[in-house]
Order: sequence, then structure tokens, then C-alpha cells
Amino acid sequence: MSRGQSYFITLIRNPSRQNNTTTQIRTLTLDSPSRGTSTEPDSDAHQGSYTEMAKTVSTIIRERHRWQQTLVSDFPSFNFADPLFFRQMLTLQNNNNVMFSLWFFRWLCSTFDYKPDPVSLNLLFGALLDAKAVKAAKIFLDTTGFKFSPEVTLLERYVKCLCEDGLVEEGIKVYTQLKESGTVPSVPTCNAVLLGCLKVKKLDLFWELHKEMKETEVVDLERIQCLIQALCDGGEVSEGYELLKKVLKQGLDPGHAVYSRLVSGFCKIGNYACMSEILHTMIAWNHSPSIYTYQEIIKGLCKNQKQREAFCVFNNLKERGYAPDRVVYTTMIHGLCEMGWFGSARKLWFEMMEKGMRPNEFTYNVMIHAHLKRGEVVLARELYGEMLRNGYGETTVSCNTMITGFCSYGRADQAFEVFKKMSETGVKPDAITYNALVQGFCKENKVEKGIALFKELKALGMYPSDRTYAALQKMRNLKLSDSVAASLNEILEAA
DNA sequence: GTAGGGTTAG
Repeated sequence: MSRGQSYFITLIRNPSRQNNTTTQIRTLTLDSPSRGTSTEPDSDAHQGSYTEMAKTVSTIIRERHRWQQTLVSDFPSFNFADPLFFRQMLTLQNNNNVMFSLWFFRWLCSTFDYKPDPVSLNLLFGALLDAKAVKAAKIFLDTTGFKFSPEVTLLERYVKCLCEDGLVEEGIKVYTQLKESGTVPSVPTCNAVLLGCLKVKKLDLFWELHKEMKETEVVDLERIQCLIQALCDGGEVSEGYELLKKVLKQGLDPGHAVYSRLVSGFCKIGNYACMSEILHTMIAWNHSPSIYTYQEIIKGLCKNQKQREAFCVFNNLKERGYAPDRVVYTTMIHGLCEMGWFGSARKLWFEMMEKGMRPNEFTYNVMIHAHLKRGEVVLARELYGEMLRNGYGETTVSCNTMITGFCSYGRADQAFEVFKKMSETGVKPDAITYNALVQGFCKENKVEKGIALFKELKALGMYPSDRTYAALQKMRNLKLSDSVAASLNEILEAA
């Protein structure tokens, strides 16, 4: 880690060197490639022959397994370590595969007395970023970074790439180091960092970083999008809506996704008036709500026990020519099952298939769960088999569905059979599995089994739920053998 | 913005 940080230290300690690098890069990019850098007297001659040579070398790297040996034996007198040649290789490889350049670079470093110059290092680093080879760029920096100071604009692009590629933690680290070195990161860089925080659900960090950014920057539309998303994610939907209103008043349109987020946010908290307002606003701004927006509405309504309204929205959608996809069907089928409208749910199941959409593991689980809840064990098993035949394997969730279903219907032994099969097939049980089984056995007064599974649950470092404790508590009223009563007491007193 | 959606209970 200290290695990774040291190039920033160089950057802070040697600002003049940094400037030199920048100047060199400017020179290089401003000059046309055929003329090379103005500082090299006979670069014209070199450049011409280097272009051909670079092509040859590239072909050898691409096609030969042991290209290193081939290069040395075919061109014994050629100076591969000439910085100008390396740059020529980079120019050529950029349209091709930057990884070849990286391999060549590593070979140069390990084989020759090659001292990579800052310009080449910056170029290679930039090429890696262009190719979105973020992980390779990180390794490149970690291994060579202490020898050169990457150009600040490159580091900003690096931050952006890291955040967009999911390496958000690293992105934030580099961003912080950049700032500590006195750089004021650009607005797009800051936005990328903020979006990164949202991606990894670090809302506290989002607001902390945002607070620091506020002093120095003009607020742009992209920032507004970040902010509204952050507010929605944090449950402050109304604040998000206020921000939207403010932007709209300025005649700016924050884009489809922002409305969509607010709609689902309001739907989630059951504020359907605001939800509807935003739906109208977005339509007025020429953003027809997408099927995804409607999916969020249906989901929100179902979660708030308004499946009836959700079903209206769903049917209305179809009438208006929208084509609900498998996810929307699954959500709706689940909602209908939850309120006991199993007939309608089944109808949708077949309708979905008629439209050519195959149920997936999610759809199957919803239906299997519904069957088990109705005590239709045979049908549930049939569907489970069908699911496996269709390539949706046994998972923790699918096993849990069966286990919880069996347990809720007084069939803890059958649930236990599924549980045993899980360990045979290598499907990992989780807290849901164990909690369901403990409760299932308690329900049937099979205290010893319940206690055994409870101990297993604890031994695996999982957490018993309140309901599990309640189920065990109830067992105290039973007539138990001394040893069972003792271990039950032990468990409950430790809670 | 190219995902989302499912499983513990009453």
C-alpha cells in the first residue's frame, strides 16, 4: 500500500517535475505522430523505420507463443529499449490491444536496462485507461508508480474509471489523495466519485464528500441527478422532489432516470399523490414512463398491501399497449398470490408462457411458495422438478422456499429431508433455513430436533430470529426430559 | 439506468 501512495508523495514533493511531464506530453500530442518530438534531431529517420519495426514486433507478440525469444534471436542488434520505439509501439497498439504494449513494456523492464521515461509511462497509463483496462492500470501504477508521477488529468480519469468499474473504494482513495496533493478535481471526476458512493451504497460517505465539494464547484445537472438519487436512496424522497422542482423551475430537465427514481421512492413510502404528480410531470417533459417505472409502481403497491391497485395498473398497462416482461409478470403473480388471488396468478402464469416468456427461478419460486402455502405439496414438488429440468438449479433460496413451505404446513420432517439433500448437493443453508427448521420442529413439539438445529445455527455464527426464540420459549410449557429441559433453559437464558 | 423480481410469518 505504501508503494501505491508513494507516487503521490513524489507528486507533492516535486511539483516542477510534474510540470515537465505535462509539457512533454503536450509536445508529443501536439506534434503529428509522423514528425515525432521536436527535441529529437533525427527522429524523422527513426520514426519511419520504427513504424515498420513496430508492426513486425506487434505481429510477433500477437502470433508467437514465445515472442520474447523470437525478438531477441531475430533482431539481435536492435535496441528495443529506445523510448521512441516504445512510443511507436504504443501508437500502433492503441487501436489494437493495449495489453500487448503492457507485456512488451514489462519485458523491456525485466530484460534490458530499460529506464522508462515519464512520457512513455504516462502514455501507457493513458492507453490502459482508454481501453478501460482498469485493473491492469491499477497494477501498472502499483508496480511502476513510484518511479513516475502520473499526469493529474490521467489520475482524474483513473478515478473515474475505478468508480465506474466498481472499484469504488480504490477510486475514492485516489480521489482523496489527489485532493490532499492540492489538486482540485474536475466536476465530472467529483460526480463519478459521488456516483461510485451510491453504487456501493455508502450514503454517509456520499454526503461527507459532497459537503467538501460544495464550496468550490458550480452545481451541474449531473450533480443534481446524483443528489436526487442519494436523497431517494436515503429515504428523503420529499427533499429529492423539492430539488427536482427547483431544477424544473430553471427550465432544466434532469432526465428520465431521475423521475423514475422519485416515482419509485414515493411509491415505496406510499405517497401516491406525489407519485402521480411526477408521472404527469415526466410525461409533460416528453419522458414516457418506461415499463421499468411501472414495474417500480407495481412493486411498491404490492409491498404496501395494495395488490388490487397494482393489478389495475398492470391491466391498464397492457390495454395501453405496454408489454410487461418476465419481471413484471413475476412481481404481479407474487402480489396476487400474496392476497390469495391464486386463480388470477395462475392465469397470468399461463398468459406469460403464451407470450413466449419462460418462467425463471424467480417465477418458479413464487409459484412453488404459493402452492406450498395452499398445502398443495404434490403440485409444488412437480413444479420444483420442472424448474430443475428447465435448468434452474437448486439454490439456497429455492431450497428455503421448499423448507419454509413444508414447515408452515406441519411437515418439518419433509423439510428436513430437503435440508439433508442440501448438504449432499453442496447448497449452503443460511439463517433462513435454520430459523425455519427450528420453528418448524417446535411447531410439532419436536423439541430435541429443534434444539439440535438451533445449536448448529449458532455454531455456524448465524443469528436466531425473534420468532425462533419465541418458538423455543413456547416449548417450556411442555413436559420435557431433564436433559432436554436443561439445554432449552441454557439456550433461552443465554439469549 | 439495462437492472429489476422471489424465500423466514400471520
